[in-house]
Amino acid sequence: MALNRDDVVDAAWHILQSYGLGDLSMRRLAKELEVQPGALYWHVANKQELLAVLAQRMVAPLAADRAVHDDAIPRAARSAGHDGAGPGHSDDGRTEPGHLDPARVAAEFRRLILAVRDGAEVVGVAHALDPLDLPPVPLLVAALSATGLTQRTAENTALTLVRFILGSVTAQQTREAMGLPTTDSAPRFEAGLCLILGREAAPLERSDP
Amino acid sequence: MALNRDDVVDAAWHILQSYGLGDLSMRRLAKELEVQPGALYWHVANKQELLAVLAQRMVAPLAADRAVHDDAIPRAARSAGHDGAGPGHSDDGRTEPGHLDPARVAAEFRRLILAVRDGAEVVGVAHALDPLDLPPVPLLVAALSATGLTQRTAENTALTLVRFILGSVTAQQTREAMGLPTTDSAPRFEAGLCLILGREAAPLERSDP
DNA sequence: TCAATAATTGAACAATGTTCAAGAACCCTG
DNA sequence: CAGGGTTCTTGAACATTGTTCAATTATTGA
Repeated sequence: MALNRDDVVDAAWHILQSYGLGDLSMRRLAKELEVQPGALYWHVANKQELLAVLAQRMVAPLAADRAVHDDAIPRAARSAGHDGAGPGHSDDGRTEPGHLDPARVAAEFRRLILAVRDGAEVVGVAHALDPLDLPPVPLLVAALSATGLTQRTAENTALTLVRFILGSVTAQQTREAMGLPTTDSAPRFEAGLCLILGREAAPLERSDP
Repeated sequence: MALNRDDVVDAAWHILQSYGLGDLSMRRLAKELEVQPGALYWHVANKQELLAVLAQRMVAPLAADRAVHDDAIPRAARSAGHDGAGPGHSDDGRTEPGHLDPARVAAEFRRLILAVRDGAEVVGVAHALDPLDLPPVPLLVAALSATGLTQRTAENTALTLVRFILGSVTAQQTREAMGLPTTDSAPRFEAGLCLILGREAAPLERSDP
């Protein structure tokens, strides 16, 4: 039963998920598959390509064509609106499909890359190679455009969001990889989100003079 | 004339500056200094520490105690105010010393790490280890606090800024390291800056319905 | 001058990504 | 069932990397 490309990617995914990027070597991967290292290069051009595929898999749930119709985003992140202040929602309580809340998309993006060790680093490279097309950017642009922003402004906001999140999670995962404690990461993320999206900060964040 | 710790750091700085992180190996460094690789470990614990020192050197011009009194920030980035909308500036046209414009500090931070190859990656690790104390965070917090923000809000804003910039420059330098073209990076940076600081976007960024 | 300290050598170790001729396994056709 | 062609795997090698360490040299202070 010959080795398959998906087998290689799956095994790599498993190693990344469980042991981190530092342990994801071609030799370790080969051992996991009970195969010699050279065999991997029949199915994969090089390690860079392998990492690119892993990045794709990580953000796949937020691909523009999936997310609207699937349950990719937990708790139905569609045009939720923190406390009724969501822009452009109809009056009958139901929201038309296709409207996604940028804040929820961002939160889900963070959750996805935070769940995989060194996920931010891996996705970061993929994002650099194709900033506008890699999920969740198209989805964010759509969601932001729907609120009345210019295409260009929507793009800038989406990129700002994604880069903030990547920077933020990279910092956190770097600490985790060194065994250092991580505190405050969640509220600090929320705060940054609100800043970029121009919303009021959560209660805990309000200034109290 | 025995080798000095500063010699090692200087040579490492030179290699990083000119050839990037990929070429900064201990052996390459030793060759540059006409020395055997093992000799380096008398002056430096390991490569990680060396990179930490390089990160410090990169952001040193924005240390809180330097920047206010020195000319670390070109064009006197002190409480400039894009078009007179700067908060908390006096009426006589002169601005009291110690007031720094967060936007200018951010721009200078970007300039500094952009000027060194893979600078964002190197500084990123240092930032992860000590988020609140590594320049330019203390300087940003001071500048933002002076505009009336809570300590906590100032911190959150500063961290959001720094992580956005690190994410942004990392993406750009990753592209550069691969020989890919970089377009739009400057205006996109400006846009993100305005978003986070809650300012009006530059003219080119305004929506025009 | 001699001993103590500081610094460097040279070799080695255990990894890494990647390549490539040679061989084995598979599958389709005659 | 035989045989040839494609698909895949092996095993060994190459050029790197960070790091360690006993032995050796250079420098300094008394």
